[in-house]
Amino acid sequence: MEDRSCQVLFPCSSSSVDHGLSGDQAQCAAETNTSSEAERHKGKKKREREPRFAFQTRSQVDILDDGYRWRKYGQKAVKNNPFPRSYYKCTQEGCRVKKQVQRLSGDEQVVVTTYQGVHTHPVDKPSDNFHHMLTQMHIFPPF
DNA sequence: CGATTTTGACCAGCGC
DNA sequence: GCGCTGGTCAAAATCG
Repeated sequence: MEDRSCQVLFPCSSSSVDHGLSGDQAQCAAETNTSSEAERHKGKKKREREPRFAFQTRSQVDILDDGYRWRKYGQKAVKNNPFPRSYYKCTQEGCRVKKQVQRLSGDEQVVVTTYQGVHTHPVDKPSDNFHHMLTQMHIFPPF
């Protein structure tokens, strides 16, 4: 299904690209965005800081099979990106993990996958090195 | 028949 | 206050 040539370029690090990668940068910026969050930390519902993990892979298919079941719940086109961004949700009951997938503008071979939340259940499909790689890369930045 | 995808509309947050 | 962008939901359509 998916290519095994999925190589991680870099985790959610500081993107130095201003134009063309506004989407990716926006994701990272949202995590470090403290101005609005710190301002609203009182009164309303507190926004739980769900860990975000973004990485890029080189694959010909948008949907990377990580062993989990995902249900697509939306698709929006981002600015400066000819390719639309897809929104997926884990179908596991109780597992409110979300995932976003989008391609890089200009480089359709590069797919940016952003995971939001943590899986509380094991993989539904074993024997998958991809998931193993993800688990190994479970990074939770101190935001 | 059920689960999932698809597309449009709606809403919220931020910038100006 | 309005407009823009991004994110989510919902109903219909489609696939298996």
